[in-house]
Amino acid sequence: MLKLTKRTEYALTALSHMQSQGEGELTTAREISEKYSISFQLLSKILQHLSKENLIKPIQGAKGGYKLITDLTEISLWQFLEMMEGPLGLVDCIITSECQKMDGCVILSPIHKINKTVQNIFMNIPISDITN
Amino acid sequence: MLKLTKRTEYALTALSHMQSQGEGELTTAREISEKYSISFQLLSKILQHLSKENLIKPIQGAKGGYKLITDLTEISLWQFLEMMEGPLGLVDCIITSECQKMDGCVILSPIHKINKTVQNIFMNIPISDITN
DNA sequence: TTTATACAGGACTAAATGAGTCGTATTAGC
DNA sequence: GCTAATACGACTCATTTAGTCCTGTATAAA
Ligand code: SF4
Ligand code: SF4
Repeated sequence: MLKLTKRTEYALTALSHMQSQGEGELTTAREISEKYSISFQLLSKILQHLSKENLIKPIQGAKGGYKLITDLTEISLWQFLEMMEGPLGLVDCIITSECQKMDGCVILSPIHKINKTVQNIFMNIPISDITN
Repeated sequence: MLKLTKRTEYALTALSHMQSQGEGELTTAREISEKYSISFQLLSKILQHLSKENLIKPIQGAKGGYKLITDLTEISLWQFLEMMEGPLGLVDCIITSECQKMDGCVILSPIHKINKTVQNIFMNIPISDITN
């Protein structure tokens, strides 16, 4: 119930790498894929996704690549996880606001409270804590 | 990356119910299954598992059932989750101590730190916070 | 203008995990 | 001996995650 998806791990690895390359530098998917032994095709999709989320900017064509265009201190781990994995929550009713067992559920309220606790912690961790 | 398994939810629901029944009272799987609309067979396995973990004591035969034999204030959410779902960790290398990508991994150390943070929080939440 | 390099993205397959079922055995009260 | 309860292995079904395949588009440079 706690494990990051590989997608998330790879995304963090990629961002970490790009950040270490210095401001405005280009990095290719191939480069990261080879350095960290990540499937090129899979990594490509992840980078495309990070582009859509405006964390990096893609440059097409030969001599192309990706450029980091975000201050990673401004993005919380919670935000990032939701970017990568979709809405988060300890239980379905937090994620979709729906559950047939809702009335009569005896654990709903305490679980929501714990969920909030975790959320608060993750919201206070910038992903730069990971990529630095 | 945060969702509890149904097994865990059902286990918590069952414990909550049993706790509300008062000390030394017997509860049957059927009873809980019907009250909370949980598959009887599935719930049975979960209760059997809780028995093996010595949280409840099974009494066989007619007029049998399960009896809560643990002080739930003494069991942390972390312990409980590991009971129900096995070893927890944000990444594989925390769970199995193994990963081919370990050397050269740039996110390992910061991820371990965050993992520790979450672990500490969960270790300080007794499951009685949920079942009460 | 051709060629090589890089991103874009839909469709698909494979593997792993989670959820739930079936059937049968065992135990014990009445 | 009948009934009501737990015990448990083996199985099926559903969902999610991981990874692949293939074709298309953009652009720098020869
Ligand atoms: S309402 Fe209760 S059973 Fe339904 S998802 Fe929320 S916590 Fe789980
Ligand atoms: S070593 Fe790095 S890549 Fe491997 S599991 Fe740990 S964090 Fe993930």
